[in-house]
Amino acid sequence: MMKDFECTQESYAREVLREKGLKSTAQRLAVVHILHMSGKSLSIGEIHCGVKDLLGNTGLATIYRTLEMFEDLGIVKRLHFPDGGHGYTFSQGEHVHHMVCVDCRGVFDFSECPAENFDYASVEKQGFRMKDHFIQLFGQCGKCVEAA
Amino acid sequence: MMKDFECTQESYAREVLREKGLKSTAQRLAVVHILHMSGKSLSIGEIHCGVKDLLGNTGLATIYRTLEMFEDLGIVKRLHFPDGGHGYTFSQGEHVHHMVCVDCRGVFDFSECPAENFDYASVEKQGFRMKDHFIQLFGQCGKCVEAA
DNA sequence: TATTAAATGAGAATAGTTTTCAACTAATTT
DNA sequence: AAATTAGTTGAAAACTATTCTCATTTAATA
Repeated sequence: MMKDFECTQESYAREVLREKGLKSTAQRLAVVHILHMSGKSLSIGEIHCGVKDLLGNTGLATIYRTLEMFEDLGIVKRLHFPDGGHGYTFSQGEHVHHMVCVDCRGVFDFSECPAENFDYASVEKQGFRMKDHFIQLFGQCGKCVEAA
Repeated sequence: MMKDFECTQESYAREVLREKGLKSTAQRLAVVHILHMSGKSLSIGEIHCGVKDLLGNTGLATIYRTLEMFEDLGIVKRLHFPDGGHGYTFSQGEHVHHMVCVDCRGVFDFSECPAENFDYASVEKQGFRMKDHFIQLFGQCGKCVEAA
């Protein structure tokens, strides 16, 4: 389906889906494609529009279902904006953090974890069992700084 | 109006409101009271119920308005849960981070910032201008570990 | 190519949030 | 203490976001 020449991201998604016995549908690959191409985080609505541009009519429910599944599979990450909105960005399951431009919502990954050397002893002393952490940096990207 | 004996949190909120020329209504102080008493993060619905218990009928819109305002004023912080839900917790504007129990949604503050010693040079090299960061640790608190 | 389990689209249903506006109230002034 | 006034509230409507249902379609496999 879709295309003959696929980028690594699409192959990666195909592979993850196949391993779980899930289908690589045109809609799912289109979501990957759009997220990958955009270079920034996209809202549900933006993703929906993008998929419709690629495939013609596509149900919004499919986008919701796909993104939820992709998040579980580690194919996308959901970002939380200060205003309560959400953005989605492609991910290959690595432990990366995100620097988000609050103006254009561009996403810039960085793999060094700011909390890498943090001593969790004080936290764990209280019996707390750490599972995960979520770090997001907010600011303005170079372009938006200039434009302002 | 409300109570004769106020805790520091309520006085703090009164003060912040007064400075901005905003009114210290029973509804607003009730929100502070509930957040402070609960010792964990609360959802909008839980806060609404709590305020209704204290004051009798209270509009849900007021809760939304109050929390939005309080967030702007730094009186509450909004937490983002992995499932997309939100929780609110009292704050006095200090720079603290939160450890959140994914089971009971209890919130445990810690003032040491995990990212304190992180070198943002690589980020800033790309022209990114940092404004803020958001860090949240997820896990299970001692009680929920035992209960499981 | 036939089979089958998974996925989709459409729209209804539900949940979450914001807006509007007349009535009300905290804080200030007289 | 009463009058003033600007900010605030409740209620319902309006709007937005998300999930569900089910008949139809499709990817993967045999």
